[in-house]
Amino acid sequence: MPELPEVETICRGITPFILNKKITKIIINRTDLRWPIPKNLSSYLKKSVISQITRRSKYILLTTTKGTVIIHLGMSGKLLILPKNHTPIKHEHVIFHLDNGYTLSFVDPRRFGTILWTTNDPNEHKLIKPLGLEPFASNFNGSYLQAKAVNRKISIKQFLMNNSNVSGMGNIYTNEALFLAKLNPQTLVTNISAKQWQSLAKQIQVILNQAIEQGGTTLKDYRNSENQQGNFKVFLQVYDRKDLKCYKCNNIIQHFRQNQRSTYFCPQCQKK
DNA sequence: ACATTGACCTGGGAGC
DNA sequence: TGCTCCCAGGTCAATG
Repeated sequence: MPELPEVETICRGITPFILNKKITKIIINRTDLRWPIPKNLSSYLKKSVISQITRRSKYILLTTTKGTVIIHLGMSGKLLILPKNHTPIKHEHVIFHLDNGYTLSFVDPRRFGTILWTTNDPNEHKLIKPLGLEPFASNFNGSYLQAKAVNRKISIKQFLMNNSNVSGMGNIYTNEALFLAKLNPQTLVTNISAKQWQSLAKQIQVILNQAIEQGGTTLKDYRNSENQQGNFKVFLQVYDRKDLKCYKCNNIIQHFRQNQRSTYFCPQCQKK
């Protein structure tokens, strides 16, 4: 489900409710997610205070006085701020009780998400360490992308979907960024000019910024920490617009399956 | 080292 | 109504 803008929206949404709050209790209803949730998370973190909430790629990091919680939402994960005595929700796997009367609840029907814990530098964690630059990092630009693509024999779509190249991009915003940069999703990375890399880097930032402003994209499931939908769906240029007219040129948006994922593009605006 | 495929899950919608 | 099939905002491990 959530890509960078959605995860960023969730981070911003939960921060006022959990920053500097003490974790009084953690209830774990099931541990068998993408990676097993540590059973003793509660004993590790009880009475610790959340001192910082940060996003790294699609991960949410909760820095506490006793270690760092690493959260990934997978395809269907939500983090909800709820009153302490709320009625249980289906698929509510982990519930952090806080000393302000709220809970931070992790709800994830498909269980592709996870919650992990480390006392070491989270940037050294095996899931975090391989990640590429954040798109809003000061050294993120066309040259960075081009250097990452040297000698690679893959399409630009596949390249962007790999978070060790750029972190935070998923299927929606990859499709959208390629449209804005006028690049065909099947173009091989070796055939992209420096100027095109530069444009792509710029458009990645543009699309992500716009989506963050709108609180992300809700196709079906995505909800922010207050269980509200994101508003960016109506701004999508190609994603989920199969057989509809391109807003720029009126040609018909095409859809096909590329590396097991849905790809949408305008054959006129994004020629090979 | 890199590219591709399978696997992990639940739920919703289309088609019959 | 109900059954089957296909699809979905992700990504790691195994395989070539």
